Amino acid sequence: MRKTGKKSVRRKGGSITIDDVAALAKVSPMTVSRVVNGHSKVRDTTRERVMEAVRELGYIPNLAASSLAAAQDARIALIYTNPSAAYLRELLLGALRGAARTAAQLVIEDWDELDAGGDRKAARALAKSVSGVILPPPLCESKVVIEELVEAGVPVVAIASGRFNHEISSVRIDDFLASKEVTEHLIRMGHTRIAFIKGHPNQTASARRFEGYQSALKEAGIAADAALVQQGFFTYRSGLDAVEKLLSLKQPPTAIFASNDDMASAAISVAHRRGLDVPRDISIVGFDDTSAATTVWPEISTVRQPIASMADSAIDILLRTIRRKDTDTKVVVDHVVAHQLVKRDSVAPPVATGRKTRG
Amino acid sequence: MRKTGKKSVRRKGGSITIDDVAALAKVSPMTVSRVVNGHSKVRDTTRERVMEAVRELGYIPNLAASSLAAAQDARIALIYTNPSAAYLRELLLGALRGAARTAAQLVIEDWDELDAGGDRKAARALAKSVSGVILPPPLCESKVVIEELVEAGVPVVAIASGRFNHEISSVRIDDFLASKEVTEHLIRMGHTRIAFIKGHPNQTASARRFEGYQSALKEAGIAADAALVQQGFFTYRSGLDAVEKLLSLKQPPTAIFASNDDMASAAISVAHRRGLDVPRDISIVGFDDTSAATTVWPEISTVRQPIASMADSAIDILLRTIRRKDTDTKVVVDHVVAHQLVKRDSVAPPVATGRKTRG
DNA sequence: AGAAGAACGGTTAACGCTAACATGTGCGAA
DNA sequence: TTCGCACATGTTAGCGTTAACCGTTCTTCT
Repeated sequence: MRKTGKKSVRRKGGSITIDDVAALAKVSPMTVSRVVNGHSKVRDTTRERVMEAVRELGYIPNLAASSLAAAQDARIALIYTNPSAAYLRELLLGALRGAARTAAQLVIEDWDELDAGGDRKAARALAKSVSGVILPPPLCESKVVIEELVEAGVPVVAIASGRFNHEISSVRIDDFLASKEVTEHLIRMGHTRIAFIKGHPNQTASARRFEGYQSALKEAGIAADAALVQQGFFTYRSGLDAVEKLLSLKQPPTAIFASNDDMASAAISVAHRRGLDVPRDISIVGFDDTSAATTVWPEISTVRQPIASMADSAIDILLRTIRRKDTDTKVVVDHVVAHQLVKRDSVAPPVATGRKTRG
Repeated sequence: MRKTGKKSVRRKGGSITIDDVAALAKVSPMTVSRVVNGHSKVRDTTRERVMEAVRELGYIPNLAASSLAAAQDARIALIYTNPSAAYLRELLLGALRGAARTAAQLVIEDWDELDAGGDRKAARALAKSVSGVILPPPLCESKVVIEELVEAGVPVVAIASGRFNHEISSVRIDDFLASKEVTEHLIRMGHTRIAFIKGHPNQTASARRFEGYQSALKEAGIAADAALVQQGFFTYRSGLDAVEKLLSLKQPPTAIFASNDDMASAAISVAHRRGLDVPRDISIVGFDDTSAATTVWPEISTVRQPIASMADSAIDILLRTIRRKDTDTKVVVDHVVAHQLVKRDSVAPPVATGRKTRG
């Protein structure tokens, strides 16, 4: 009867607590806790009664309290550099959802402004203050950072890195397969001169995507043409340059597969500038399904990478690792999630005759 | 001596608590708390001693515990629709920072999928479960939502709404002034045929921006030309249409002022498609300084709206309101923050002669 | 010098929840 | 029928921090 006690000094008054629910359902607070958290066995009739009370009162557990009581107030850091807006947005949304779900304390840090060698120092400092770290690209490729964190015994999850590094856990899609599927899609449409714009060489995912492209071509019996492959750096600007080169070829491609959406939208821009219609004269596909893909016109066909739920999963993985602090066996998992081909308006079969058939 | 007590059953072990710091500094935990939170008066020598201990141990307060103890575990909701990536990213970043700083519990909700009338229901439900709400545009213009929340006595802060509504607090920039400054900047450069693309009519900020444009023209003695004003809807697509019309005019503008960056980047796209060089043949400015402004090439001059710190402030305002629950006087504040003109590469003086002087 | 008060810092009891242990209930096997 | 055991629920104590209250000690004024 905390509510009616007379010696209490501080009084909250406002929100509905687990005690209120317990009183209404005529059970102990502990039982309510069990029901709410889906723990242990509770008789169905009891569960129903509690749920009913929860619903009636609009009870929402106090995360601060449960995290405190459960002693699992893990502090998890999400570090980023190069904050591509769309990417970071998804990352934050997912991490936030995960943190809310598990009552983890989320710490967001921007390491863009670090000077040379600063990352090593920052990593060392970070290791002391958090119990887990989420590393999106390109940081998840940084040997230095990973080394420091691993050495300090802090569990790390890499998001969307191209390959599994046995040192740390990772959550990613199968870049190779996704890329292959995109290419196959273009081939099925009838394209044979398919250009590829590579991603930044400092990210392993770039290589995987390129390999997927090559593999699809090979399986379809299409000879690789080195002139159709351009180096890009994931930026719009780099896409512009790459596409200019591609479209200046004596025999230009009928389709361009850019390693990310920013470069794909640069491709659309260049194509338009040259009087080409997308997708009639040239098909364009991107990768990631960031907002860049739907901001431009026509909207870009791309591969959806579920960044938000990947971040969410990352938190789960970290928490699982952190909690089993007794067992000294290091747990490193590789979580590959499903990607999805998103077909929009930037892809069509090639026109058989020469191009430039504007209406 | 909690650490050495023998009756304790649960043991955390891991992290450093306020007690550790207190022990090292030879003061009571309460004093540490005071130092850490900058409360009350603590002798300088004591403060130093505590700070030293904090530094040495790398102590970081447990948010869960302090939020619980401070009984200010306000649950704050951030509701959004139309999640423009760049915008939401900033919003989340700022809100997160604010939440971490104040130990508030942040709840993010997406109301995009709501069916007709669903917002009223959602607002009513929300009012019961949170103690404060942050409303970015366009939701901050929704009479229905605001009405429900205000009626339920939940403090609300509107972010970036165009004008102050005395019902709820708001954090915003001076859209009128910012827009006027942009226009003046163009005029100073020598432009006189300045086109304007309006924003979505359901947002008051759109109107303010238009008024700022008009005001600058008037003060400069430039006659308003209705043909130079086009309706847009903040989307890339709508920008495309508006710019097509503008550039098809017998006497086209030498500068285009779009109400947001997405439409400005559409303007660049159309200009390029027509063989115009930006900024030589036509100057383009945007508004908001979202990532859209720097993704394209050339990068767009625009107005920086500090969304992140606005969201941060919003949390402060809410918390202040929530905490003083005793006084029944409703507190409604209007917080206008400074904007900033960001000059990039999309603006140049007009060429005196006819246009289309491509190199 | 003595009293009044300011400045400082310690004590206690919560905040809302849950792990671990304790107890109670019903059921089948002996 | 009685014991034992599994399952369902209650009890206790404590997670790390801070508000409110209460003693000190150091000033300062008369």
